[in-house]
Amino acid sequence: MTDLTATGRVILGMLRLGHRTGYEIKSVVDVSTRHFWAASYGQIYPELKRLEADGLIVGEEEPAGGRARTAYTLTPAGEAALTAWLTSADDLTFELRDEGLLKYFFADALEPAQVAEHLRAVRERHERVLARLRQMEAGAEALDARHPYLTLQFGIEFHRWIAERFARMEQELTSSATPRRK
Amino acid sequence: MTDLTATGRVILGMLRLGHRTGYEIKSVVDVSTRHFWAASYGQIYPELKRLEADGLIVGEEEPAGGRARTAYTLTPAGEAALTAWLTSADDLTFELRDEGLLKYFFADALEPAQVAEHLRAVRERHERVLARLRQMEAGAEALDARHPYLTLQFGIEFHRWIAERFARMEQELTSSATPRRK
DNA sequence: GTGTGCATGTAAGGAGTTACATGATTGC
DNA sequence: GCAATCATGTAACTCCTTACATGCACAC
Repeated sequence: MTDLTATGRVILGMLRLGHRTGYEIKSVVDVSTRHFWAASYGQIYPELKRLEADGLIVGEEEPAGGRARTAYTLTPAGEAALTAWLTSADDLTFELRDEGLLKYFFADALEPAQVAEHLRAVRERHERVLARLRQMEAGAEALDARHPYLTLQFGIEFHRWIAERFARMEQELTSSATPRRK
Repeated sequence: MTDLTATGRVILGMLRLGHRTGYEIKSVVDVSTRHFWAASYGQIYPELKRLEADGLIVGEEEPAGGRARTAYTLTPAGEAALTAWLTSADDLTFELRDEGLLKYFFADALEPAQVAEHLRAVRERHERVLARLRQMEAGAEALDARHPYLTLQFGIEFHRWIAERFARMEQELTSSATPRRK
């Protein structure tokens, strides 16, 4: 029994929330964990085969009309593997790759007006994410689990904090650096 | 002239802060941008060759004793490429991969006490990052550029916010879910 | 009958990490 | 003399994304 891969974890977790096809798993990921844990078809389908071969999930043929369709369910071994991962004390991956911060780090090469423009762009990026997360609220409340909703609330406050932090930096910069007319 | 790769951007930016070897670039990255933009030798050395072939940087042989050593400097074309990237309006990469949030998302599978334990683990993770960032403050102030220091301040407040947010979640959970003795 | 959504998959390629190999220098 | 640090590089590997291929079903 090999260790659960990154994608394997999301799949087991998603299947615990309900019986699903690969396609549905991807759809749910896209409107829920995508902002902190993405997955693509190129990972999901091969991983479903592997998890089934390891006995952690079972697929059932459920054709919809004439269309082939395989929906998966957790096995007891799969439930156990999920719980083992959820309760393990291993280091938790935290990876951030933020080009906005990287540019800001190098912003000494720019004019104050250009820095202000950049800060505005970063703030707007997070405001756009915020808008998308807010649209997901209804869907998250509909799921019959509390934590997806609580996680979304975290995401909303997280991006709001960032947007406000950049707004403050922008204000401080423009109030001190704007050349006065007159 | 191919587009600047992700690693190429850091390298140009770092060289603008001073004449450096590949080894030094890696050292600086490790104590400055690593928390939002990492780079390894396996990327840096090949990328230095490519940037030199493209005329964006020039390497000078500067042996230290009998030890071979090549330090690089930006060319005017390299400065221009850096500024072009810094001022471009392209979408800014923002990628987050957070196993702590992923586990929390699936925490409906856990007992309240296990959720509390997980929240504690996440909070401690960010407290550890915070401690490391604070140790970098002296070094960042020493650099003769303002923005590396301002970026570090952002990072400190960012991880502090996350740690506090998780502490709050922990408190709310334990105050409502702890079985009362007596 | 046409576009959109459901559904499954693969191939190619890019980006990045880890581990290894090599060797000189410096400080204790 | 030995360990840590400086310094350069490569090979193998993993992970992930993108693009493509295929085909059914349903709504308009």
